[in-house]
Amino acid sequence: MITSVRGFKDIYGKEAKIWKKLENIIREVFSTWGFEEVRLPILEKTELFQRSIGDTTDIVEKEMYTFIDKGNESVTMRPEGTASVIRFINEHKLYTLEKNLKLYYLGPMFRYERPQKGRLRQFHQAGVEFLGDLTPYAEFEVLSLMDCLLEKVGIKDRILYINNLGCPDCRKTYRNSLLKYLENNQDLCEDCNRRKITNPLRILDCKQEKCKEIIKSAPKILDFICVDCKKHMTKLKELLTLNNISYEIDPFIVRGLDYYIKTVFEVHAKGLGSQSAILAGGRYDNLSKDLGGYDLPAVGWAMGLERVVLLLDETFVEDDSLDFFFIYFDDRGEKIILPLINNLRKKGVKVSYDPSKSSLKSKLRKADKLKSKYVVILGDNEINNGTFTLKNMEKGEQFALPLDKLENLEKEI
RNA sequence: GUGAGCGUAGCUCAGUAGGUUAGAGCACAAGGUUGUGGCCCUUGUGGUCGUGGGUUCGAGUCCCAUCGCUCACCCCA
Repeated sequence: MITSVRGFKDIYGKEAKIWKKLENIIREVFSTWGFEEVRLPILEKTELFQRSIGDTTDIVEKEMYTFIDKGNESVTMRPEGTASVIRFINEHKLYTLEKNLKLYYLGPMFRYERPQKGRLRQFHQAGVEFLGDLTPYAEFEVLSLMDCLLEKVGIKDRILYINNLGCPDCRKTYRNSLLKYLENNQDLCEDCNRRKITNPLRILDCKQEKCKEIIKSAPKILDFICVDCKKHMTKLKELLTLNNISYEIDPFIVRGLDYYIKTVFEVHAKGLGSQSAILAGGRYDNLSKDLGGYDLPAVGWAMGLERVVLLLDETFVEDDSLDFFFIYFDDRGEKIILPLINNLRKKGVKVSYDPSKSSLKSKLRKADKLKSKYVVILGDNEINNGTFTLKNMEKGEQFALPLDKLENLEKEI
């Protein structure tokens, strides 16, 4: 038997209904906030991700679905959405200083990782990017949007963690100070020793106990950020507090994508096991320029839809039900019922029937299983009397009505 | 890439120190009322016990390999 590929999943039945509703809420809230959808390709040139996410990040080093296409070009199935958005803006020259761009995307992403709870190889993200604004109002805009969205979806048990990584200048100072501190500590894990050279800030994010211990008393980035960065953060905190959006400062949030500067944040939810981050993002003012495009400041975040779906329970969507189920037993009945069903469906009435030769009892059982509100019975007795039987399944009551009432059956309920 | 746990019916799982034709619940189907659903009762359909090899008179059960799934590490949404 041929099965689906590891880490790739079919979504169907009740779960598909949950996804549909979740996506509807997302689109509605995004649109309310003035964000417009952009539908981006799944395949991009590999270089786009190497240069944006960063060559030494895990995503680029070992998690990308990269292959050489028939034109001998290295292409990659997108592992995230932000790089594509920036590529898109520059390619179509959409940037103007007068106007902020507010874009959103929603779709599948691909990373070659070992699957586990809340982590698949094909997963789905909904993300927003707010471009062209250097001020903390940009962060506030996307974070208040986040808060409203998660509230509407019904994710109650959540915490917003915020940090500031500083601008490139103050980060350099901090980096040196951090390295100096770590020089005197030889007990770091293997990975962290490697990170000293590749990406020292990631050491702050290490989960090893001994590293955590060392990091506890390490210098804090927030003590090193420059006056501008500090002002930026203070203003953002002020805006969040003013609008009742609760948050915690977490000086250890680093993020695994290289393009972030200044503000970074993560939203964690309870009940997800170890993959508790449902949404994360930050500011990436230099990404566009670094990719050879406009100087375009930006803030954005992405939400992992699988993880959000895991938090939703059965009550998020209600069961489908039918308006009418039709029961007949012979050609005389069929000639009346089938054209009628067609007409009702054209009017948007949800109906079904069972053309098999099974018994009335069996057909009623089927109607019950399909949660039909009403059943129309057109058997020998009815046809001989020029009537049909309309049964209310919930109340268990039924009436005989003249056949011509079938024309506008939906008005009888 | 690393580690641990688990693979028995469509689903959730039992299966005792290896011992006849491998079980239950749910789901599905038929009947209990020659035309009335849900609840209940009866009956039925459905399994190469993940796959391959080994030990044994005999393997779902023990051993080895392999594949798959899950969770965790790592990393991330």
